[in-house]
Order: sequence, then C-alpha cells, then structure tokens
Amino acid sequence: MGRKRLLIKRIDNPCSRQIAYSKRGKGILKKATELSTLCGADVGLLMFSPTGSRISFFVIWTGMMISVVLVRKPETFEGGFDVPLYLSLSLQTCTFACLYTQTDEFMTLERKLCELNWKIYEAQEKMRSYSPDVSNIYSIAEAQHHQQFVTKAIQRIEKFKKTKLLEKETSPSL
Amino acid sequence: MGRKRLLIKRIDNPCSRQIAYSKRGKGILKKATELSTLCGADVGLLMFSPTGSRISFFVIWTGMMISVVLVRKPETFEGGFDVPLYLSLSLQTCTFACLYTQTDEFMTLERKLCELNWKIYEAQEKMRSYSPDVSNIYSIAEAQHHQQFVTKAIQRIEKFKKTKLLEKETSPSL
DNA sequence: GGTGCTATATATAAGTC
DNA sequence: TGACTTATATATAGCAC
Repeated sequence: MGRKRLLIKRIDNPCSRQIAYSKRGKGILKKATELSTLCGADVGLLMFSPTGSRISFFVIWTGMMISVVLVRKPETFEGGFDVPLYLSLSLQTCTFACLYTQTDEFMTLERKLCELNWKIYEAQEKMRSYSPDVSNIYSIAEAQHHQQFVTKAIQRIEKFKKTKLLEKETSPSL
Repeated sequence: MGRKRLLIKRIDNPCSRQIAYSKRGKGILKKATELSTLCGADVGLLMFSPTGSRISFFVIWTGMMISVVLVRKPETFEGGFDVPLYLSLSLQTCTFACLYTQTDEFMTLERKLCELNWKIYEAQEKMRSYSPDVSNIYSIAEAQHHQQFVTKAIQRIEKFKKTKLLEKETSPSL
C-alpha cells in the first residue's frame, strides 16, 4: 500500500525499517481495535520495537478490561510495579479492573498470584535450561531493555484502563 | 474497505459479526506477519473468537518460535491439547520449541507448569468474584466463554533465533 | 465455517516540512 | 521521531456458491 510495491522481506535500511515499523504498528493497532469493537472479540497485541531502543508499544484492545501482572520474586513484592523479571497479563472484566487497585484483600490475592507466577517462571527457567544453546540470546542488555519497555507499557495501560473504562460505561452494552 | 462504509461499532447480526471476525482476523494476522518480517520486530497476537465457539486463533509471529500451552485441571492432564479451560502461552526459542515434544522429562515439567497455572486460574477466579457487577458482560454465556478462554496471556517473552540475532547485531542501532 | 468475485474504503511508501 | 500529502497497493463488505 503505497507508491511502490513492497516485497515482504526485511527492510535493509534501518531508517526506513523504523518508519515502516511505526506506521504499520499503528495500522495494526487500529485494525485490532476495530476488530474488537466490531466483533466483540478480545484481542491482545504485543509489539516490540525491532531495535528495542524505544518502548515500541504494547496494547491489548478488547471488549474487556485488562490486568497486567508483573512477576517478581515474591519476597520482593510490595505492590505496584517495578523491576519486572517477567511478564504475565490477563484480560479481566471491566469491574475487575476497577477493584484491582481498590481493596487490600485484592492485594493479598495479587501477592499470591505473584508467588504463583514466580513459580511458573522458575519452572520455565528449568525448562529453558534444556536448551543446549543460549547463544541465540543476543545480549543481556537487550533483554533488560525489553524488561524496561514492558514496565513502561504496563504503566501506560494502567492509565489507559481507567479512561477506557469510563468510555465503556457510557457506551451501550455489547 | 468494502463496498460499503462500515461504522466501527459492534455488528449486531451474529452471522455478519462472525464473518467479519474471520476476515479481519486473517487480515490482522497477515499484517502482523508482515510487520515482523519487514521490521524484524517481535509481534504477539492473541485473538479470541467473540462466541468462544472456537478457539479462534492465536498467533505469535516473530523471528522466534512459539509455544502454546493450554491449561487444564491438572488431574485431567494427559499431554497434547484439548478442551482448554485456560490459556497460557509463551514465546520460546526455536530450540526450546523443538525440545518441547521430545523429552519425557520435559513433559514432567510441563505437567508441573500445568498445575501451577491451574492454581493461578483458581486464584484469579477468586479475584474475579469480587466483581459486584457483571452487567457489562453482554451475556452470561459469553462471559463464561471468556472465563474459559480469555485471561492468562503472555507467560514468556524470550529470545531469538540466530538468524534474527545476526541481523540485529549487524544493523546499526536506531 | 470456506471460497471466489468485485467495487470500494483503507493503509501506507515516498516525499516534504 | 510527528504531521501532512499523494499515488497506489491492499483489505474487505456484500453477495453467490
């Protein structure tokens, strides 16, 4: 879609590549939003910038609200999000999202979830250890970048949740 | 895009809605694939059918391989995928994905993961029970479907194939 | 649910600021 | 990067199997 036909292969020029990523990323987000609205489907979309040099963006667009849980070592859990080691997210009902930050009891459960997620993380780490080759992890630095991006993305989503929430409450039920 | 302009609001006719979902879902998948290929970006896409009558589809398109894990009550675990109660998915390295179905020991770990995931599912069910209002869920039936299908997503954001790797390392940082 | 067709609405490559 | 423009490539609504 453009003045020139584009072959679907990696764009060599880094600059063009980043531009394409930016444009197309937005396009996909729009489509995902439309799909969700038109069809009442839950759609999750995760996009990581090819370079990792910026947050790229992360979106979940759905008829339902979203809850994102970062997994950390349980002993470091204090509530709130920070230094994620791992990402886990779940789509929840709108109401759920509201309560999410409102009750202490909920926080207790959240903590429990955190612990469980951590166990899963550990289990998966074990599984990964079966991999005979870790040279495919290009750099620890980039991995850390991803971790940071995800955190920021989540913070955005937290804000976004509330806004979206209001919109949904004023729109006719689906 | 079509013979008639379409307002972006929920499509009332269930039949048309399903058709639109099917068509647009494929479209988004294609776009996500293109984005990944063109830009070398990791893209995760999760789509849940509005009816829940089929698993709809789930795709992660990226330089990485994908692993999808359906979570069921541990006692029903037999390996293989069927009757999902819960969905959990993870991006894994190619190598990981290969091993995935190759070792018994791996299966043991997978089972353990299944158990843990189930615990999380239960914890989330409890959390959800705090919801005082489900009127925003358009129908109980659909809500139940959502409970079954939607919810736990992205367990893992992991690394990359060597090819991807090399590409990244040889391109200038943006 | 799928496939195929066609007319149209959209997305977007390239270029400019 | 972001915003806009233009020309063109694509996606897809509506319909028929």
